[in-house]
Amino acid sequence: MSRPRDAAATKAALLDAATKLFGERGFDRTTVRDIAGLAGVNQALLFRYYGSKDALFATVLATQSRELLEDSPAEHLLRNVLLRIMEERPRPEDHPLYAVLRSSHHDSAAEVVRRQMGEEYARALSSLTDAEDAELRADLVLAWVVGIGVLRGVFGKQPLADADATTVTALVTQAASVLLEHTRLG
Amino acid sequence: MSRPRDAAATKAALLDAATKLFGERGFDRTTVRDIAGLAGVNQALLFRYYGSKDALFATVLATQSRELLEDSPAEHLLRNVLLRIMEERPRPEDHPLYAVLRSSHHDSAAEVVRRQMGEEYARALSSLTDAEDAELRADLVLAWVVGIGVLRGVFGKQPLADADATTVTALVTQAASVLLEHTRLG
DNA sequence: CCCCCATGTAAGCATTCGCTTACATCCGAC
DNA sequence: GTCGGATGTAAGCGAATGCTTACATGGGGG
Repeated sequence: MSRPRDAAATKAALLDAATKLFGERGFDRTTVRDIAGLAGVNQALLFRYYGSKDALFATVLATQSRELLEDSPAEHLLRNVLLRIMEERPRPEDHPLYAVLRSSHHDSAAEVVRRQMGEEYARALSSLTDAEDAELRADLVLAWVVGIGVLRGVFGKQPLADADATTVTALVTQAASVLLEHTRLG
Repeated sequence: MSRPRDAAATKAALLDAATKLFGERGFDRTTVRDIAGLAGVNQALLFRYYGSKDALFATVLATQSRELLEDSPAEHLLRNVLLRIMEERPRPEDHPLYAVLRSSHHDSAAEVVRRQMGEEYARALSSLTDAEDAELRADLVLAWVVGIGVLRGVFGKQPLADADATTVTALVTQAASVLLEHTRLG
């Protein structure tokens, strides 16, 4: 009367359950009993295989962030990212942003997102303008994308949450172009 | 050997301490003992005057957002909120956004207050345009504010985190005016 | 003066949490 | 076959948390 003796499958089940629950509820409101329960695994095994709840959380973040970003040409980055966030309905909890936002106290969590956002999104966006404060402008556009994701995925704010993706994309790119347009010819 | 018998002052001290701690740590990582300790008040009084930790959190959110909404006409709401959020030394007690972002609260009194806050802000912003999709546009501007708060307060993203408040405010209001301007004469 | 209730205090209760321990059971190596 | 480590299970421990209760006390009204 016990689950199949398969350590790898047990570890994977725990990681999957943790990924889902941390993303939905955040770190604090997810208990090790919840994770083990969803995984169908005795909770003592969580500690045998991952050491602690903290370490499991770090593993979740590391695993997720590795799969996060794929390259997009800079000119289409904003549009592509927006469309993805707007269409991410089916499994929004997969985006590491949600786990991190709901667990903002966690140093390693904020660190992961900070590094990725800084080195990928913002740099690509900043190449779209030649203004002196290009990086700040890129941060502001990035903030917009993040904010839209938060209002939709975390708060469920209407009418934004159910708005048409192309409409939103058009409005945002139109307004953001004020910040990202090239002022000098190039 | 007891504090002065002044119920109003005690309630205010509790509210101030709660506002600060909820903003810094979020709901879950703030304990009623922390709040009472910072306020210099016996923790039983917290329950006597506010009923529960949940109700106190809701009171904090309601109080903060009411203050900000009341003394900001719609035309200046975006600017004032941005200036607060981008203040040089981030003081989490200055804006309820930080408390909300650090607290992933569902099914509670605070959830209701949070939804009300979002709708009040959005309604004020949507009054600034006569476009057909005014509410969606307002949501997008609200999302921008939220995203800036996330990047700055939660993730500490540079250069945004240490950017000059007036510069950020100018850039954002300029771009947002594309969404919120009156298209028809009125 | 004295009563009484608003205010403040101290202690603890019930629950939940992360984590540990002690033990059962399976399976491959020899 | 049997031995031993790997895997799974059941139970509970100590600490922390939200909240309650029982009591002390001070100050204003009769």
